[in-house]
Amino acid sequence: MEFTSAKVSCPECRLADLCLPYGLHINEVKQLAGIIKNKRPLAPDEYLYLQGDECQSLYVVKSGSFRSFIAHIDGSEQTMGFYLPGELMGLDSFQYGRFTCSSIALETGSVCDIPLSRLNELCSKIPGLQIQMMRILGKEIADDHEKIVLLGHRSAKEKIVTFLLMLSQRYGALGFSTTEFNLSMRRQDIANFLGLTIETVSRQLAELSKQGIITVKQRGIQINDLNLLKAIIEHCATQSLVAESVLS
Amino acid sequence: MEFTSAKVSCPECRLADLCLPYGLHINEVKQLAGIIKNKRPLAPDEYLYLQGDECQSLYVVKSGSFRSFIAHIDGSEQTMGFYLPGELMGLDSFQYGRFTCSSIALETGSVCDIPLSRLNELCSKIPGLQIQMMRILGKEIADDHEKIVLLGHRSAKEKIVTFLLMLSQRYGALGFSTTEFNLSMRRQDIANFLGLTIETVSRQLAELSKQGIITVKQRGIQINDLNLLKAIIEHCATQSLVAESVLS
DNA sequence: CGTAGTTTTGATGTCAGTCAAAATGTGTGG
DNA sequence: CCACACATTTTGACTGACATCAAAACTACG
Repeated sequence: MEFTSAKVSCPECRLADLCLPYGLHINEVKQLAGIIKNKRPLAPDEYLYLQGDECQSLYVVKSGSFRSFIAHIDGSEQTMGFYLPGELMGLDSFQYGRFTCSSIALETGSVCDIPLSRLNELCSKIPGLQIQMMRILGKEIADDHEKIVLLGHRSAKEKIVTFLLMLSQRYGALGFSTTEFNLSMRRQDIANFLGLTIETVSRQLAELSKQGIITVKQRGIQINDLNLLKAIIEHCATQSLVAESVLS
Repeated sequence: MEFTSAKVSCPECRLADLCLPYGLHINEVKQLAGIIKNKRPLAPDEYLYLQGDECQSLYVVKSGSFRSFIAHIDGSEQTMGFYLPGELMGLDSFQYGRFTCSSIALETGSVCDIPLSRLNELCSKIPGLQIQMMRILGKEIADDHEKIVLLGHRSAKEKIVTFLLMLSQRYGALGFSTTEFNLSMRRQDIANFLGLTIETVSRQLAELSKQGIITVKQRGIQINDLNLLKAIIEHCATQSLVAESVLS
């Protein structure tokens, strides 16, 4: 997914508001841009980093998309997440300073390389950056909790629908269509991510397609009725802010 | 679970090394202790905080144990985690400043109340505390990833065994027996946490018991053969540091 | 004791996994 | 541009693990 040139720096980057610079003053953004190293483009199936590697940098997707996964000694693997432009990779390494996942490019792409040592320096100089880091870590945790709920308590159909809606929403945030997009991952990756088999993914997509709710053309997805799709998982919505009145 | 008096302050607290003060100098620990408010004990089934509430403090379990969960509009809920002494609750709120889970006491317990505003001040003064916060957030993320793998790719038996081993390990870290402990949560909570039904939990425990690997007496669990238990899930171990030699 | 809550046990049903093969797509070299 | 090989996706038939439904056994607490 092409979005912004590999050479663009933070102050001019269209992704800035979705990324680390959000909420910073322009001169602070410039300081941040000063520590960022642009990496040469990655080819499809090229590793960005390997599970177990020492983490010296965080990476933000600039263009393309990535898949992170954990490998097990028996050869099996679990896909932990997909990353679109503006999203930060490597936060899983903060506990011991080593990546707990591997990250691999799903298509040709590029990333911003943010050296951790210099990011830490900058965080102690710029309070707003510190706060933004905390927010991003909080978002990572909240997103992971959503995945836990998804995997623990949803049917195959609900998993697929949630997956499509998650992508739709993220593409929308990037300014793309929320109803028409191409999947950059294989069915196998989707299945593994959702704790399903490829056959089940295929069948569920076929069924949604037969009902006319979506149109599937290989990797191409078109959502014909967004509300109908949301209705399938509406009962899953969290109680959130209505909680007070119910529980107290 | 009784561990340390509700009134003990950080420098004297037996949990210090498992908690925020880890790695700090003694005078830094004293500063930290200065901002902590001790809360009155909580009764079983008493809420510590509610999903949607504004998060003004983080909480560390001092004694007892807690369960966090997300409620859905259809009345169902998902248990997100269990918290033992020394463990930090509330990190899920960092994105928007509101709790995404509710937290409830499983038994009589007490917590340390750490006001966020004062913690932030202290973090900018004490670099080591800042680093420790990052490590704790990293651990939260890594732990959540483990849960994602557990829920996405494990059989009922593997889920139960992993659950028991996780508890065993955490009790061990607290200085308690790794082979004999009481579950503070109901079967329903375990089932919900693991994405299973109580009947399945009951049957799996019964089977492990029949095989002589564990002994179950209501809430009391005794692990008779820790290695046999670990063997059931050994193939799940992550490749981790051997990854380099395999993949490169 | 007696009632309510929790856990266990048993019988049956179903959703998603497994196995197998066909269909479709993708890339490479002639 | 086509032909062939290989990878990916779809479809179908069958199986099995876990859920569901139902009832009994156990525990706790007034």
